[in-house]
Amino acid sequence: MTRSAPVSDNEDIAAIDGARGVRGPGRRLHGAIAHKLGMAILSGQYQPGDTLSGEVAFAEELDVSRSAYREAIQVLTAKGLVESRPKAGTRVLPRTRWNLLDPDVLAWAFAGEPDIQFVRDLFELRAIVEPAAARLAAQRRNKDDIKVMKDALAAMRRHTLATDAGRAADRDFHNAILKATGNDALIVLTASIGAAVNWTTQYKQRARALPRNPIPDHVRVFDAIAAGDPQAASDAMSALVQLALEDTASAMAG
Amino acid sequence: MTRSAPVSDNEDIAAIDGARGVRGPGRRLHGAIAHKLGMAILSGQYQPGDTLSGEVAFAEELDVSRSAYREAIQVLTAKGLVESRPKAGTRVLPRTRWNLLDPDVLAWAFAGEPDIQFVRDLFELRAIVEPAAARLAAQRRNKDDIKVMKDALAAMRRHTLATDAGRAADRDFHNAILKATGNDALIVLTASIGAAVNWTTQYKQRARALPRNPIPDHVRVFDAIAAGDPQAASDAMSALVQLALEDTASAMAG
DNA sequence: CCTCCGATAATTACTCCGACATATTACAGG
DNA sequence: CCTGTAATATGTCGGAGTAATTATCGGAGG
Repeated sequence: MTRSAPVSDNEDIAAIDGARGVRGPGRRLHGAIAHKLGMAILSGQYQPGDTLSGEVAFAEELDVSRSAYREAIQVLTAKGLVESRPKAGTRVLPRTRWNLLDPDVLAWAFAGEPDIQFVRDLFELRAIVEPAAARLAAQRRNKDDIKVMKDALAAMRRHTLATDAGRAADRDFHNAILKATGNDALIVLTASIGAAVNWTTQYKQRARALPRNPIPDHVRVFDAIAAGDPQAASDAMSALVQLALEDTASAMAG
Repeated sequence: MTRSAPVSDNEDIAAIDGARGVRGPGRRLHGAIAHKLGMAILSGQYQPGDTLSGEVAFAEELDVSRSAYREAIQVLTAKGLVESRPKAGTRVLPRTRWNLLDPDVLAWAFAGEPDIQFVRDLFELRAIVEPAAARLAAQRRNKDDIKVMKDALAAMRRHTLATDAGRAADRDFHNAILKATGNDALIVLTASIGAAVNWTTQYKQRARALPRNPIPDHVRVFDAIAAGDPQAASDAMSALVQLALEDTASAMAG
């Protein structure tokens, strides 16, 4: 039981808790391990090129069976974070191989202190994709899409972005736009980005009271889409993303 | 009520071969299983909501151990294709939960007859992202980026898109543009899309001889980026994607 | 008699264990 | 420098036991 083993590299990982500590209901053990290791990699605790200690050793450190550990590794492998080879061990892959747009990977990236440069990259991508999505939505939206958007907007007004319900309404609004485009690839992509961006919203809140009322921006986007004006929708969404970027930037800088 | 009889749905999967048939070196068993099941799901053989037969049964059908089968399932779970719960079994998730931009998922989607609508969606996304990427590349490229692009262009000219080397050069060209943007999120995204789009290139080849010389389009993009003209780069790339779409559409229609 | 709710039971995935097989690297010998 | 051999870590296997969720059944209340 006494693990007086001299392993030093992974000690800190296991030290946090038994690895089964953060295991809520519906959360499997291997999922918790993957979560922990994923965050450790994304946070830079393990860097590309580093090789993890062997299966048996690491599994024992985490106090889990080898099966559970292996299944967790398969998850990380599926997301491009690590690669395992016989005799060579399990190594962290270079960043370019990581599926940075995977929802879980994004969540892990934003679990700790997110890399500022990566946040900028994400906003840049959002600034490219979302206006185009709004343009398509203005061309293709139907009555039902408009109704969902209107309801979400009303909910945003009722609660604010300071509440969970308000942020949920914000997500609903953007999701409705995506659904209106009818483009599955666009939906999957922007849903991930949106989720990631919403993590930053909490940052904004934490820094200080919301510096701006986001409702008018959203209303302009809605009006343009409802009116079926692609150019106006694109412009309005472009402005919205730009303002969100500025807010986030100032919050992170402060 | 109880399905005491062996589920016949999965029979065909195992029937193709022992599931270990397509297992080259460097390709683990669970990877092969994930590959096979992933293609089965993406091809619609298993539809959202369907529930796979139990671990023991399915693993025995595939003639593999439960460990290997489970690890494969973890991979699919990590990519959002399925979800396993005790007592409920393993079910295929709705399409909206799939990580359609995951490189493996894309590969599976294009392994069989790709869904035409999805190809259109992908091209639409590409038409949004790639011109924007070209615009950024024109603003941020350095000497080295230009050199790589020029070399790739020369290689494309030497070999044609009919050869593997030529297609590799095409990928290099586009990758160089992405790298020049310096945006990691953009790189990951478009690398996936580009790979998927290249599968369609083989379709074009299969249908008939390449109907158009793609070099001039690429040259225009290169010149604009090298000259540092964002608008021209965006326009040229936009035209390139548009032409590629038309070629692919006509090839798939014929 | 019907509806709703709670305790119970059955089924399924989840976890653990120990052994063996395989692939890859590293080293020694030619 | 090349080749063959040995060491080692991952890969695969089969079984046993645990935990969790769903479905069923029974009783209380309408």
